[in-house]
Amino acid sequence: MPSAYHPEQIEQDVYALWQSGGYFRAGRDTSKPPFSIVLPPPNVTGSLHLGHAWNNTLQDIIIRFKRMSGYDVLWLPGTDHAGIATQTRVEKTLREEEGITRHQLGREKFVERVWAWKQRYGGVITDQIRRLGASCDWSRERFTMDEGLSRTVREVFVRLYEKGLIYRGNRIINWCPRCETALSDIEVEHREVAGTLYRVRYPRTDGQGDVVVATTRPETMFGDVAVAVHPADARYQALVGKTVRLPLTDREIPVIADEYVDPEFGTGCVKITPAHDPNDFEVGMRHQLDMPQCIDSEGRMTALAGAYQGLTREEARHRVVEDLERQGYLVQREEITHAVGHCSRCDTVVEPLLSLQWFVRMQPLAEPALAAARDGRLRFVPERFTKVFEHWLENVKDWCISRQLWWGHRIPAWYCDACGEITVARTDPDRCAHCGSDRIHQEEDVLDTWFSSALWPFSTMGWPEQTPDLARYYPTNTLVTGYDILFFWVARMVFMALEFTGEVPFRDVVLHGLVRAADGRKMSKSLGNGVDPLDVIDKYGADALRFTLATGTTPGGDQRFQWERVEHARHFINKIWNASRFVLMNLPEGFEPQPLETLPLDLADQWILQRFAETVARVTEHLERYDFGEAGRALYDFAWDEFCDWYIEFAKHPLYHGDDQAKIRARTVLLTVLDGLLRLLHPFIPFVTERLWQYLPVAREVLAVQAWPKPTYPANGEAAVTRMRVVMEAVQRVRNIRAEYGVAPGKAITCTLRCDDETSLALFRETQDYIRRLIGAERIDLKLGGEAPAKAVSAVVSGATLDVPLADLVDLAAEVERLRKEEQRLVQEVERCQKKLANEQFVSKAPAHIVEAERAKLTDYEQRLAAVQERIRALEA
RNA sequence: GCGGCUGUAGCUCAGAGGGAGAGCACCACCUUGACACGGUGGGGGCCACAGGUUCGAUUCCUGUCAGCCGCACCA
Repeated sequence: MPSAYHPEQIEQDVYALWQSGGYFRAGRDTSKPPFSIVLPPPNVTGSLHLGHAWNNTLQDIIIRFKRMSGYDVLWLPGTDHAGIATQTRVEKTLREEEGITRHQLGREKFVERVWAWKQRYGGVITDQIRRLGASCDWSRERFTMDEGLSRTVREVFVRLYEKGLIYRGNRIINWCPRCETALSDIEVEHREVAGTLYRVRYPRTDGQGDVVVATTRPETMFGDVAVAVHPADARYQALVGKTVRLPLTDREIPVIADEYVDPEFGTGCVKITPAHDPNDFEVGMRHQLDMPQCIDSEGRMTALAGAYQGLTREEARHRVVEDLERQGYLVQREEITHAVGHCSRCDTVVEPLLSLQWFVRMQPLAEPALAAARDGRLRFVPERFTKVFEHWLENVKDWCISRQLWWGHRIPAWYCDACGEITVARTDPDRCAHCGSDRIHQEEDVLDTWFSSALWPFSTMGWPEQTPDLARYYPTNTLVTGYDILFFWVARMVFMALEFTGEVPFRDVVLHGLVRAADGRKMSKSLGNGVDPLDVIDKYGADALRFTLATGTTPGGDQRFQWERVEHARHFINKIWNASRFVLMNLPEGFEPQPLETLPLDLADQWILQRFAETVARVTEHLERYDFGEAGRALYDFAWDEFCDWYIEFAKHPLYHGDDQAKIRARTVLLTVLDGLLRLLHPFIPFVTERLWQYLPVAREVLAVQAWPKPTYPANGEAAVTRMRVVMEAVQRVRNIRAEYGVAPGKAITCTLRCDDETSLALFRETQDYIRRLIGAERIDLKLGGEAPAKAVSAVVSGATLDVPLADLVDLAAEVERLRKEEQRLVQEVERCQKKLANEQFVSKAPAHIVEAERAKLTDYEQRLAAVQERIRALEA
């Protein structure tokens, strides 16, 4: 075994070992209770980023924990076809490599190309997930465009349509002129940007002056069909019903009254452009106004804009403002900041556009989802997300599901050229269901990618077929995902599942945040501050990355990525490696551990076994609550501080100087704790723990399927912890003396241990071999009471005083000074305890064990204070 | 406007109703028979501010200030 851990040498082999044994396959033992998670499917064309790495690490921790805890686990992986992203990607390749557009290629050929791309690159991200160590059941891998999943999508669409929950309608939608497709509300990111509020004069046709409207989008004026004022606005009441002339055109439009207008804002007069503004659209509907479109799907001005036709929105705005100004219509410019919608995919300014699209009627679907959140069938971790979830569903608008793309599930609707009716069917029809005509053609649009993602928990298990997997593993137990897709994905899965399976798709929703750059900013391509998880794995190993991400987890929170933390995680793993090496080096060939209860455990053994049992309990509890950070930190502390720094050091005495029985005892305890520790650590750092565990004499099969430890408390464990605390303090005190007096580490000292009573004497007699080794003493003189030796430096602990004779090194004045400080500290402690105990309220109202503990502390401090004071007197005499 | 999060050591962040923690950084010492990716010792914090609840608050409640994030509106 090398003296340092080299992840690159083992990770691939270990993963292959797991794979070849089929240990990740669900259903290996169906007598166990099932536990299932579906992996949030990453974009098939994407590559792993730190967010995925985090998300996958957390899921794998749960999955491995549950697998070891006796569940038949299913972790179902897969990828998402990611409509816009994938299409854009392939279009880019076509453009760069062949200089052609998708239109030149035609729909069918283009879609073939996308499939070819998927075949070639679709495995990249799943391979990266494997490198992380994810224990997915790859035999059940799915893709949202698979035949089976496509059938689910189709079935769902048809049923929703038949139920009247899907409709086609002319609505204002968010349109991305660059992607040339509709977007749903949540695909639009609103950002505050600097803009200008223009005040424009619209002359009254009766010659009685003007109406001044305020607008940030003067270029939409060609789509104006009215000017609206508030019905109660005294300034304008006389105006309602009059008409005004639209500048730069020869059109006249009416002034109408509508409550939507805020009299306080701008001039209190609003131009109404129903085809290009959602609010204006509502006004238009109420007043049955025309809805002419002055901007087209590429973001250019239409013929309606007259001389401005063909200009982009931006160019048109510029020119319109210029012309308005030149002709005296522009009254004022005001610099303002306002929120503008941007395409979440490409960042282009979104154009609200009146357009014929397909929608899902949300209200009937939202109600059951809300109920599930409210009555606790769905449980969010952390809990505060429940409110966010509910709030969104309470205010949700109909979901625009049609996308003007070629890559995706094509909407199964056919239009009849004869009667104009729509046929929606499970199998491709060849005639119109209404008139029987064969002159039908299929809808060109595809479905929003989130439509198929929304079905993921049950589509992947074969719904609508009643498959064995669906029966056994659905509903799933837990979903782990980032809070950023709570609405996009989680909410939609919930209402779809409730509608089609009658059950919530998962019980627990565990949400985590974002991985940010070290300075706290988001990682982004434009900032160039992204970190590739594969680079991290190459440098430090997958386990180090996993441990970093897991211990950096705080429920529902973001975390910053820092290389130093990864480095530190690797140090920790290296520590585990070397602790294991130590244990293994001290096990003779063919060593067989004895049952612990048959061995005469000493105090150190009882102590570490007790602490280990407590750690098992804590880690298990934290994992049950999905508190990954706390679980990881608890393991870190136990492994490094208690097992490595103390117990292994203790164990060296019996191992090197003990008799056979002492050796067997130490070896057994070391092996027991190491075995258990590797099990506890396995969900966090699976590669190295698997590798190490394989070396253990107790190894059979693989660690990945071994049993999760149960807390086994040794006899007298709690007492051992209390007693060992004193021993460890004694060691630390003497080490401190050595350091303060500059005693060379190699130089042996002697030490007198004066005990206050028999109890204390027994404790130190029992542990003096350990203490001697750890303080570098050649001899310890144990006594009951008595005087300190001459020229000694002293440390007082509970029940005893340690005196270290240091001859000439001792400066009496300095030593008195040192003891005075200690005295002062103890006086403060004594006073604090006394004050507390003197408070009758405290004594009568605080829990008995707290009061009792306080009394015990007081006694201890008083004794120690007396000992220190006595020592000072002796030195001063 | 509505909702939420955060404020703790120089930095990054845990924590919990009964004596302030970790890592990094810093200082000193150390190749001690697992590990220098290590060991030992050490310095460093009115736990943002003000009230309240409580025998006891850094922890719970309210408010203030500061930073951040959602959602809605913004002609």
